[in-house]
Amino acid sequence: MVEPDALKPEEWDLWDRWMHAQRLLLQEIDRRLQAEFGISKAEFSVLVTLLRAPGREVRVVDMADSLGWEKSRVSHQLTRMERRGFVVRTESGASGRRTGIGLTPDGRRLAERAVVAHAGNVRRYFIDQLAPEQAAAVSAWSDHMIERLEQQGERGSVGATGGSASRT
Amino acid sequence: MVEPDALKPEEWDLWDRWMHAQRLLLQEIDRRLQAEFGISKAEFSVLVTLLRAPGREVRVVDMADSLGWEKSRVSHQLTRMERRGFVVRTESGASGRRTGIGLTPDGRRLAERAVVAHAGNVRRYFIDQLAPEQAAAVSAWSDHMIERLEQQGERGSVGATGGSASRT
DNA sequence: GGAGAAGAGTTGACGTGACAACTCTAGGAA
DNA sequence: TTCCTAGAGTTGTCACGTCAACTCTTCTCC
Repeated sequence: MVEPDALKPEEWDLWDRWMHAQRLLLQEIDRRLQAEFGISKAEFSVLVTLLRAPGREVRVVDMADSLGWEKSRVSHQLTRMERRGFVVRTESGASGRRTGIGLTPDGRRLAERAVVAHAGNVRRYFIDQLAPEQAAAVSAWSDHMIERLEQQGERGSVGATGGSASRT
Repeated sequence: MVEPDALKPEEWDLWDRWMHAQRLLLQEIDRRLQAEFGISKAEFSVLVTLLRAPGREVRVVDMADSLGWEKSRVSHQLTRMERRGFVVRTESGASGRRTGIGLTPDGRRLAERAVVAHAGNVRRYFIDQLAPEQAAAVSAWSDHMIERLEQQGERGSVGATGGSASRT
């Protein structure tokens, strides 16, 4: 009954605690955005992406790539946000079909305020909670995991994710 | 224009990379369960919870508490899993109303196999990827975050979570 | 130029998750 | 006994996310 893959109790425990901590942190960051601005993390990500693309045209595919999302997810999200009045889909192609994405004035105002608050939350709940040697460990671990899993993702036929995943 | 809460570029970068790594890891663990057993992480959690409660009656409220879920979420999940034939809701109260939750033979078989595979995945993708000093840092950070956020959650009227959150 | 493949975007179905409203039971207190 | 409140569970609604199927360009090769 000895499994080669089995985990020792303290290993289970580490996994459990890490999962728990990580979940609490993400929940808290989300909860803050929701409480202060009434938007979800997904909405925030879209707003920030648009905010950071001042001149150039943003396409669904670009946004999907930069957020590491499926393009259908982007499309659904835009539909919901268009209903809420934060973004507009603009006709921009020569012959009239291409659709670009833009912020409404409301959306822009919201995005600008939310970015500032979000930075504060990231500082308060994440950056300021890391001792220097912990920060180093987290950094090294992150790089290692990204390299390992992204490589394998490319082999395994999972959506490429060129080198993106921006600020959320 | 200087924000007291603003983050330095390398701090943003650390946050981005941590988010990214963490997301890739969870996705991979999920993807494995899905590919090998056709179940989601949520389904897996329910199966394991039932597997670990051999004799005693499991109630919706207990499961919600032990997983850190809303009870409505448990109820919805049970409905879907009952449709798939993994669990049954049993009439157990004296006068006929209480409902307990149990595994079907299929559910039990699946749960037993999935637990073993999941342990292997956790070892492969998480435990074995941590250098000893990284493990120590992750452990300390997790404890710190849990303590900080759980405390605040209790003050802030968010769902208590007695001291639970089990093996997922 | 015309057929067809590749790329961009949308849509529908469905599982997931949070929140609020609801039903039903049990346990007290008047 | 009657009321009524707390606890357990379910249900509806809606936002979120994935997958697959679809439309409509646009590019390319003949």
